[in-house]
Amino acid sequence: MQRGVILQPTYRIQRDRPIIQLYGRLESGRAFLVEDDRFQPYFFVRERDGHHLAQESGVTLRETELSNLAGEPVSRVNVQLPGEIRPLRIRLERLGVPSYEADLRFAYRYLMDHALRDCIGIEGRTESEGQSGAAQPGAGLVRFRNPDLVSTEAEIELSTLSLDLETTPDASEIYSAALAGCGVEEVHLVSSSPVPGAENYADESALLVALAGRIRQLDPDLLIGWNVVDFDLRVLSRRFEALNISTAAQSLGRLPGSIRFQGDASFTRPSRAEISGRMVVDGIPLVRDALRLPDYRLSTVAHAVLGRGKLINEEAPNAAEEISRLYREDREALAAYNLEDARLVAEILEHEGLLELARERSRLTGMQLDRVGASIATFDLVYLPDLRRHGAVAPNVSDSQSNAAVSGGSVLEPQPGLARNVAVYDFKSLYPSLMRTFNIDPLALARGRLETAGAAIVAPNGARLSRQEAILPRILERFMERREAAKERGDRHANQAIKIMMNSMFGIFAAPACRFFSPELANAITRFGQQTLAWTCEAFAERGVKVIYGDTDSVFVQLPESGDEAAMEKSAETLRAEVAREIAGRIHAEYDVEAQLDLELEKVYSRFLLPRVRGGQGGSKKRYAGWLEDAEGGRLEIVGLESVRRDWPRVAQRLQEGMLTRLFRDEEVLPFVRETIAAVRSGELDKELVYSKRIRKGSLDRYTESSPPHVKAARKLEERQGTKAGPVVHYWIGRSGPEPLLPGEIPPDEIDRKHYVERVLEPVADAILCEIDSSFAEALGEGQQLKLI
DNA sequence: TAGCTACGTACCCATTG
DNA sequence: AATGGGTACGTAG
Repeated sequence: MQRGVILQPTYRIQRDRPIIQLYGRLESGRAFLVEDDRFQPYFFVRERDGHHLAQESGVTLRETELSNLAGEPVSRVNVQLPGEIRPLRIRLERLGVPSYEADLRFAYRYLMDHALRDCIGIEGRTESEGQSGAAQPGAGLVRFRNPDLVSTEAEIELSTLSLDLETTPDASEIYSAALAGCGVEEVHLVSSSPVPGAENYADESALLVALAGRIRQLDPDLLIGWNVVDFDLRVLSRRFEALNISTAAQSLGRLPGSIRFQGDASFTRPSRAEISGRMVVDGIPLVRDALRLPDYRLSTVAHAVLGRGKLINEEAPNAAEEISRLYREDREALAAYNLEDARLVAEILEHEGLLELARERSRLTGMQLDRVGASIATFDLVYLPDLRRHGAVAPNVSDSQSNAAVSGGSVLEPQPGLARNVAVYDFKSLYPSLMRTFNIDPLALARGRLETAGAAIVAPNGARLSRQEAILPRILERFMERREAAKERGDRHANQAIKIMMNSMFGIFAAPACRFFSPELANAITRFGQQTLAWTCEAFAERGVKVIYGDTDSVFVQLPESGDEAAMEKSAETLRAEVAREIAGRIHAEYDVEAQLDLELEKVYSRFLLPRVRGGQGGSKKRYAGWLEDAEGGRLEIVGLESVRRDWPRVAQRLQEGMLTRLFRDEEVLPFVRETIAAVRSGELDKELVYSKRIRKGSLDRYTESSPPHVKAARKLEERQGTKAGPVVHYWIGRSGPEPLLPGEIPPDEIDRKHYVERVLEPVADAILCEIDSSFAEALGEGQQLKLI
């Protein structure tokens, strides 16, 4: 038996039969393709609805032992081709007849029914494709026909190739392509005269054919890049067509064929590229998920992560033009630049372990690498096999819009002002913990409906959950055990992957696109959460401890201010244990279940600020700052305030961090405010006056209701430059309104400095100064007069 | 083809005096 | 000029 990891589950049709295809990499290092033509597409209808399908040709009905969630028996409907299911489903829908599991991808159906995840053991005859196998390690596809497959575990390394193209400014023509990975670093470039450091080609066609051939030869499992799907591969695909390059020659995959794209380049969903046998993984979404940065251009991310940037003058007003200039004047430099970009992507992902994290997520659920972010589809993979073992089948995704509202976590009313010794307690993975504790699960809800209120667990929203039958609690328990094991062996990717998986589980119940969409279930979770938070507050209050804030799964409490640090930590920990015990006891008394909650003392702020809402007296939720003592003299932490927002100019961060640091260190604050005002007025801080804001609607003409400043700036930019403004607009406020700014450019002199003093410095400063009985006006030097009046 | 809700702030824009 | 509702964005969890 050979072991391998599945990279791409898909299928093809041959002679009116579907053939499952599983591409992947074997332990031996060779790439494989499993083909299986024995699997028949199917779905379910209720037994009593079977007669609706009596007239259909090519459809066979078979009785089963299974039932839907309501307990009605279902029949299995077998068809010839996967594509036949959708029309049948729609026809039945029109008759008001429900069908079940009739909207699953065929290849995923296969994986689920065979209990396969990422690694498989393959037993069967092989045939090799391609003759280069001996000379090229890894080359040549090992093909299995109808083998026996079992789920297994194996450590198999995947090879990665980073691709980057350089083109004319309008991307109508390709100058060069860089490849980094699979043991090579090379640049392929169109040039009649030789260019050092690059392979040269007489024309673009020759370049493209050679590039495709080289990718096939290097045979990577993963093709990565920066915006690689929507830029590099789309450009490549367009040029292949325009230059009439044959399908065989343009093929980048393990079997001949052109690149296929899924989803348009819209803003609502990520697009994917399909290349047979490989995964195309874009670096941008991976980094966006993991790191908070001002923007996600390659140069920005490279600087932040690797401390180095692109090999091009980034201050250049138009980088695209710069590339053309290099192509005309300095091809050696262009080649170096091109290669460096490909390298940067690979190094960024490596440095942050992002491909490892994606692999871990894939390993955990069986979801293919380029879709690990698709929570809803991932949930199906994890849940449906267990549901089947419980004798039940799942509904289709329903297009009926339930208008039942889903509530969220509760946010406690903040007690605004300054404080010392503030302890933060929080429930680790609160929602998954509640799901475990109270059997919050689609099957338990369906079964609970059939039980009496006395038998079931009744949630605060009235949802009745069966005590006998539930699937998710067991799944979550396994995840939590695996997570503990991962933590113990120091596997941060596995730890993170499991956390992400568990945390997505509430969201899907509140998502209409999920087949288990259920406001009742979602509200059971959140209402239990609200109750738990309220009970926690009560438990602290009973012990005479003041709760000053809390959000969803956390409470901030005021510890006694006396005593040394060690004694304080100890009493905080004692408090934690007492409160945790009380909550568990209360849950047991009320529901007769064992609480699976984990209350943790997360941190203690030695100094703490809860600001007020602007222009009011009440506390501002989801915004606070605190000081954490550490060996290096302490550290400022800011949550929700302007400093951590990417749409405020950097000067706001400078002022806010500077003021808070001084405040918490018992240093003078006002002089620093005055210095900052002076520096803004003198022009010293001009570089920090730039706003950055996203055009979230995708296109400027969709802003019809109003024209916010960033939209005005973007419109000016398009007018002047004729180019489309990027997704993030950088702008500053001038005397005649918002002015667009290109990256690297310094705002010219008509800056509206008054705007920055009054609209940026003042609100930031006043939020802090009002807590020390001062004000921005006082900082400006006008305080004395005010006091006299 | 697509995880979720709660929240604060700035600004726009129409309405009011 | 003040105000109040609505839009837009980015954030906490």
